[in-house]
Amino acid sequence: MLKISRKVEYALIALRHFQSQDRDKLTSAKELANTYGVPQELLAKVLQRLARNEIIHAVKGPSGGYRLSIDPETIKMTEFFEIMEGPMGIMDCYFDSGCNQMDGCTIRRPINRINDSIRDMFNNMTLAEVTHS
Amino acid sequence: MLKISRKVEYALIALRHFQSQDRDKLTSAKELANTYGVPQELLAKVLQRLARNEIIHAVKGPSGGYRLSIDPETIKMTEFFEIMEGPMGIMDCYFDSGCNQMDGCTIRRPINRINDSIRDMFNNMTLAEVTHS
DNA sequence: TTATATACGACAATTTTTGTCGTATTTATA
DNA sequence: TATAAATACGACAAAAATTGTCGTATATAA
Repeated sequence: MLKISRKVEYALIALRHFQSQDRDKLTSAKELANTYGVPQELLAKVLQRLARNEIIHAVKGPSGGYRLSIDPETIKMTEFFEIMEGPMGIMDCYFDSGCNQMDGCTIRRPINRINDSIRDMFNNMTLAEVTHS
Repeated sequence: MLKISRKVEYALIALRHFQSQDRDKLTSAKELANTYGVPQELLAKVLQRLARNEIIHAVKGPSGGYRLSIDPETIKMTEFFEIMEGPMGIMDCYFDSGCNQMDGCTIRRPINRINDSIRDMFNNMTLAEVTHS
């Protein structure tokens, strides 16, 4: 439990890379994949997702690539995780309501207590805090 | 990500049940499974694991069953999670060292930052805090 | 002695995660 | 203007993890 996915892993690798170099320099998915030895197609998807959500900026065409488009200080880890993996809840019932045991469920409150603690924690942590050197 | 497993879910259901009734009363796996509509075999395994780790006490034979064997105040959530699911790390490299990228891995420290925060949080949370009414 | 309970390993089914492929679109540059 | 290199993205395949089931052994109350 509480495992991080490859998506998040690859995203952190990429973001750290961007942070470690000149902000304006573009790096392609291929380049990143080769440098860090991760599957290119999957990394590409991760980058596309980051771009769609305007964490990084994409430039098409030859000599294109990606670069940071925001200051990582401004992104909460909660947002980051939810961009990468969708709603962050320790159980789906935290968001969904398609549980057939709604009434009679005795662990709703325990679950929510844990959930809220985790969310609080990540609401008070920025991407910059995590990825800085 | 950060999902809780059925094992943990079922364990919480059971523990909450035990907390809500007379400490000495025994409840069988079958009874619990029927009451809460969860698969009996799986719940049984969860109970066996809790018993092996002396969170609950098992009594064999007809009219046997389980009851709490410790005060939930004394169990940290970290311990509880690790009893149910093994080592709690956001990535396996937090514990294992079988990663082929040990050197050159740039996200070791980010990962560890997140990990430590999560562990801190659950080290400061007892089972009682979670399961109380 | 029998019925009912825990104990537990092996296996099966299901779901989720991870990875791949094909195709379209954009654009720098030869 | 043709080409090559890059992003964009959906559909599918493979692999891994989770969830659930079954069979069998052991203990014990009645």
